[in-house]
Amino acid sequence: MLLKIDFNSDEAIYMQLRNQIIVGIATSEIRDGESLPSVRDLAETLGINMHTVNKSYALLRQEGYLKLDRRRGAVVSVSPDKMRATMEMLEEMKVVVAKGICRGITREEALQMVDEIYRYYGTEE
Amino acid sequence: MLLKIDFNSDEAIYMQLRNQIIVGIATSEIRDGESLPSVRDLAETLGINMHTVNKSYALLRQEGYLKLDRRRGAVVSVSPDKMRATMEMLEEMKVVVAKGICRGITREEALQMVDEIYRYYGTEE
DNA sequence: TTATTGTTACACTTCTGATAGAACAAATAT
DNA sequence: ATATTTGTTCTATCAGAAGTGTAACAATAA
Repeated sequence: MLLKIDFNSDEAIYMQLRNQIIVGIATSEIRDGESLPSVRDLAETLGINMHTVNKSYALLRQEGYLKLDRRRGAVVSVSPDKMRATMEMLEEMKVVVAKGICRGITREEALQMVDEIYRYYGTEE
Repeated sequence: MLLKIDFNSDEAIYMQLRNQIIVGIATSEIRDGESLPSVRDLAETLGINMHTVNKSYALLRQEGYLKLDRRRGAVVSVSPDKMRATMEMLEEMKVVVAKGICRGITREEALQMVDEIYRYYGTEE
């Protein structure tokens, strides 16, 4: 799985990492049960600090995407917690959609966009 | 239009304000050409600082949602810039959808969610 | 034992968010 | 014309987050 940091982005490094890993899980680039690189290895690979990677991992653990052993960054998509996930997704979606509406993006276009993302991520299998 | 600040939120105040105003424009609660309260009035109403409101307004202006006269915070949905808006929306949507997929939200559910938001915001008229 | 793992603690710098007071030019109201 | 209100800008302060760095710890694996 390819992880890449944009140092010119206004988005925090640990957040870029978190988001990319979430996308990786969604696209099955990282399978359930597989392990991520160690915090030190990944930090060196990306040219960032160990604690920054650790922060991403800790956040992903807290959010229920990872479970961490001592010697393995095991990936677990536990806590479906669908009700809460739906509420959170709704809140975020509201703002994204609102911005789109202001810019003239129609419902059909938005729906197609979501559909394409699901297709791109490969919901089948 | 009702604007409300959640002081316990981890989201920045000026960002909460920005998002709510964007939603307000999308839902036509604030019509094109209408004006927002003055930075000082709104600040006092919400119990926050003038500069915080000004930061929201300045950001909305920079992003092309507002145009500001001296004595009127005129609302203008200029710069459709649909191509750029689509790209931005796609990037944000990718993360939101990825999180949803990890939590077991299906394509159908996501599509319905977007559809309901459009319906709720009132795309007609 | 030795090396590597996630984790924690402390320190330091830089940046952002938020508040505050003051002042400015332009526009409105009286 | 005078006084007020507008967005805007400047300087300043404070708290917290982000990022880096060094060091150490307990648990696990080689």
